[in-house]
This record gives sequence, C-alpha cells and structure tokens, in this order.
Amino acid sequence: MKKNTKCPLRKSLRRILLYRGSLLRLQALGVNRFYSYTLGKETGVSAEQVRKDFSEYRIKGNQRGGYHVDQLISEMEHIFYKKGSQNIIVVGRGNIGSSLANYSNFIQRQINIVATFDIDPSKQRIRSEIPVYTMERLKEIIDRFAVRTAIVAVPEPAAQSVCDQLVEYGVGGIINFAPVILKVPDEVIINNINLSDEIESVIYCVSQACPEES
Amino acid sequence: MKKNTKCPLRKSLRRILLYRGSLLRLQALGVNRFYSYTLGKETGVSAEQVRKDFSEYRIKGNQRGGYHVDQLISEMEHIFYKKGSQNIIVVGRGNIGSSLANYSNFIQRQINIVATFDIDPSKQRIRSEIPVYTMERLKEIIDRFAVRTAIVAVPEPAAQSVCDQLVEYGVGGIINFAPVILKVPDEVIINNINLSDEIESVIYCVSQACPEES
DNA sequence: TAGTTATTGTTATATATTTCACAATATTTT
DNA sequence: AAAATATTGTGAAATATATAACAATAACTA
Ligand SMILES: NC(=O)c1ccc[n+]([C@@H]2O[C@H](COP(=O)([O-])OP(=O)(O)OC[C@H]3O[C@@H](n4cnc5c(N)ncnc54)[C@H](O)[C@@H]3O)[C@@H](O)[C@H]2O)c1
Ligand SMILES: NC(=O)c1ccc[n+]([C@@H]2O[C@H](COP(=O)([O-])OP(=O)(O)OC[C@H]3O[C@@H](n4cnc5c(N)ncnc54)[C@H](O)[C@@H]3O)[C@@H](O)[C@H]2O)c1
Repeated sequence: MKKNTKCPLRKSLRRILLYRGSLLRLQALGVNRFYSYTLGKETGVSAEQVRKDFSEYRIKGNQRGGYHVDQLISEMEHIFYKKGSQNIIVVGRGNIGSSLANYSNFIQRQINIVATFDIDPSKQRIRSEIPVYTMERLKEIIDRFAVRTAIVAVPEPAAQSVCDQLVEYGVGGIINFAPVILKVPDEVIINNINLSDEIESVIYCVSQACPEES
Repeated sequence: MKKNTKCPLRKSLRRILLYRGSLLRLQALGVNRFYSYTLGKETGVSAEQVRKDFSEYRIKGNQRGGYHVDQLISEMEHIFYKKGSQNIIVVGRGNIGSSLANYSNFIQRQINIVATFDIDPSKQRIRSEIPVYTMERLKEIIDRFAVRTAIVAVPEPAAQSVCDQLVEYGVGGIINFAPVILKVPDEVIINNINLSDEIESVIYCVSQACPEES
C-alpha cells in the first residue's frame, strides 16, 4: 500500500469511489473494457493518477489490453469489503434528513438507512418506508441493527449533544451536516459536510477566476 | 501568497471558511479575542496550521496578544471580497433543491438564492419565499440577477444537459449534487458533491478503523 | 523599568500527493 | 513468427501540504 503513517489511504480512496461510480455507469451502458485514460477522462483525473491509484490498491490490468469493467467493479467491492449492505441511521428528519430518507439510490451503493430519529412529534407522525422514531429509541435501534455509522442532520445547537449520544451508544463514524466541528474521541471517524462552505468556495473561485480542485 | 502554480489556494481556503464559521460562533457568544491554539482546537486544525494559513492570507495578529474576533471576521470578509451578497440559483426543486431553498441560514453567509427551476409542473406550483420557474425562464433570470454560480440538483440523467445550459447562459461556477462528473470548459468551476461517496467513505473507514482526514 | 513569558510569524524539515518518464509486455499487424 | 504498437505498472522527480522549531516581540509581572 503506502507509507502513509496514519492511514493507508486518503485522496486515493475518494478517487476509488469516484472510479466505481463511473464504472457502474459504464457497466450499465454495456461497456466491458476501459483504459486508464478512458476512466481518467470520465472522472476528470489524469491517466497516470488512475494507474497509480490502482497500483496502490493492487488492482491489475493487462498491458496493452486495459481493464475489464466487471472485474474491476468486483475488485472494488472487495476493497470495500462489504458484508452485505451497511445499516445506518439518520438523526434529524428535517429537510436534509428527509432528502436522505427519500433517496432511493443508496441501496445500489449498499447503503441502507434503517431508521431516522427526531424530537419533533409532528415529524414522528411521518409515514414512509423508513420509520421516524423518538430519541428514546436510539440505543435500542443502534443495537438491533448493529449500526456503526450515523448521519447527523439536526440544527447546529443540537448537533454536539446528538453526537455525544451516538458515540456513547457505540457509533464509530458520523457524517455531520451541521455547521459545527463535532468533538469526538480520536477513534471516531467524522465527516463534516458544510454545504455553505461548499457553495461559498465556488462563489469565491468564480469571483477570483481560480480553478477549484476536485 | 504561495508558489502554487495553478491557483494560490486550496486546502487553505477551505480552512479559512472553516475558521470563519467558528469565529462567527465565537462572536455570537461575545468572545472577542482568541489564539491560534484556541481556534485550532475549535476547528480540529493544528495551531501551526492556523498560523500558517493566516500567514498565507496576510492575516496578522499580535505577538503574545492573539487575534481579535471582530477584526479577523472583517479581514476574512475582505478576503472573500463580497460586493454584497451573491445571487445564485438552484436547478431542480426536488428533495435537495427544496432543502437548500428552505435553508434560512445562507443569508448569514451572504449566499442569496434568488430562484429555483424545475421541469415538473407540480413543483412549479410550489408557493414559497423563493420562486420556482420553468426552465424557459433560465436565461432571463440569470441575466436579471447577474447570476454567476448555480446549484444542480436534478437527477443524474438530466444533469449534463442542465449544466450545458447554465454554461451557455454564462454561469461560471456550479455546485453539482448529481452523481456524475460534469463536462465543462476549463474556465468553469465545478464542485461535485457526491453524498453517497461521503457516506461510503465513512462506512469504509469505520470498518477498517482508519482515520478520515477532514 | 527591566525581566519574564506566552504567542506570533516564518523558516526549515518532513510527509503526502501528483506528474513524469520509461521499461516491461500483451496485443495487433505484417 | 517477427516487428510494431499501445498500454500498463512503477520508480524517480516535482509539487503541494503539514509539522516542527524557534527567533522576534508584545504583553504581563514585579
Ligand atoms: N437545508 C440545507 O440546505 C442546509 C444547508 C447547510 C447546512 N445545513 C445544516 O444541516 C442540518 C440540517 O438542516 P435541515 O435544513 O434539515 O434542518 P431542519 O430544521 O429542516 O431539520 C432539523 C430536524 O432536526 C430535529 N431536531 C432538532 N433537535 C433535535 C434533537 N436534539 N434530536 C433529534 N432531532 C432534533 C428537528 O425537529 C428537525 O426536524 C442543520 O444543522 C443545518 O444547519 C442545512
Ligand atoms: N436526496 C439525496 O439524499 C441524494 C443523495 C445523493 C445524491 N443525490 C443526487 O442529488 C440530485 C437531486 O436529488 P433529489 O433527491 O433532490 O432528487 P429529486 O428527484 O427529489 O429532485 C429532482 C428534481 O429535478 C427535477 N428535474 C428533473 N429533470 C429536470 C430538468 N431537466 N430540468 C430541471 N429540473 C429537472 C425534477 O422534477 C425534480 O423535482 C440527484 O442527482 C441525486 O442523485 C441526492
């Protein structure tokens, strides 16, 4: 792999996910072979980078023959090492929480939202495929579905306390939409998604005419 | 600034946005002075990194005295160089598009969603603060509000064609939620937000017990 | 006021990431 | 079957990013 001290992957993992997305699309289109530059063009990554990433993950192609779509996809599944789909939960069934709960394509990615939680009784009355529970049932559901990853989609003032509960009940990874940096023990993985920052960085780059990196 | 060949900022710009978020919170709490390690702790960044970033953007503090919250916030506004708030639009008034349109805190960040667009007549009947228009009015609204940045929140199959229209009508930056890498001329800034990837990378790291980078 | 101390600002060092360059080689062509 | 060719795989070089180290100094202390 790499000599990376902390963790054997970073940017490269993100790109593997990116490649997988493209390959799934190519697969659906019936394409069955591709080259590093094909995928590079598709994903906006240089061909060398694609090969380097594949090399890091021990993905082999054939010289002169490129790679096989089906084979690569299954190699990638193997990298992601899924024992079936992953049960996750969403805390906060507001705008973002509901968008996620309504999104039907997660299942293709083996992401399985088993429940959502909200303190607002009116939200708890929502009838949908994915249930809305009170916060009292958080521990029960986490245990029942062996949930290791959760999404935080509550307003900023509530986010840290929700996060603390999740960690207490054994969640090891959190995707956080609240615009606050959550404090967690070192071993807990946090992915902060700050949509305002995402938008603002584009606005900034547009007004400065500078290229964003992917 | 830096010797970065393409653009004078990357990770550092993202962090400046992060710092700003924290400082705005500190400001609201009535805090008026902070140190590199204070902000570092708040944002999960090392104190050295904070100072390095400030240095890159020519932000000065006082030795031994730290930095002033108010002053820093206004210096940051200056970096972002906003001539008042920025008019942006959202194409696709579905789950994500509506979440964005309903979000009341963008205004604090001087992000101003002036209109949304959808092909679905039922969406066009939505009555809300932020209007929903047919795609026919796209050019008119872009021109009227001098829109330079747009958000794409349509299903994947429609995303490229929507993107092409936006570019044709003069939009220079796009935040894209569809899980596809949009093809645009070099000068157009694209920020692809792939929520499946964001979730999946956490799931992966949790199952591998490896730390994510911020 | 002089000495002490905490904190900045920056230079140097270490690490990570990307790009380059090319040898190795499977496939295609003649 | 031999030669030509396109493509991979990877080590070396270039670039970017992060960490460490510390001199400079403003603020504090006595
Ligand atoms: N909607 C956007 O476009 C947008 C953009 C940027 C950031 N965000 C952030 O994402 C988060 C979610 O945004 P949203 O628009 O979905 O908000 P929302 O207000 O629509 O939904 C939040 C939900 O969380 C619930 N909630 C509040 N406190 C709770 C608690 N302690 N435990 C459980 N549930 C609780 C509320 O009842 C509500 O249903 C917020 O932190 C917001 O700042 C959203
Ligand atoms: N909702 C999520 O949690 C989630 C997660 C991951 C990715 N995404 C992606 O984000 C995008 C938006 O997701 P969503 O859940 O809001 O979808 P959605 O189906 O709720 O909304 C899409 C909207 O786009 C409109 N639309 C379709 N074609 C259009 C066109 N050509 N021009 C203008 N409008 C058009 C539809 O009428 C609909 O209102 C999709 O690409 C989706 O794959 C969403």
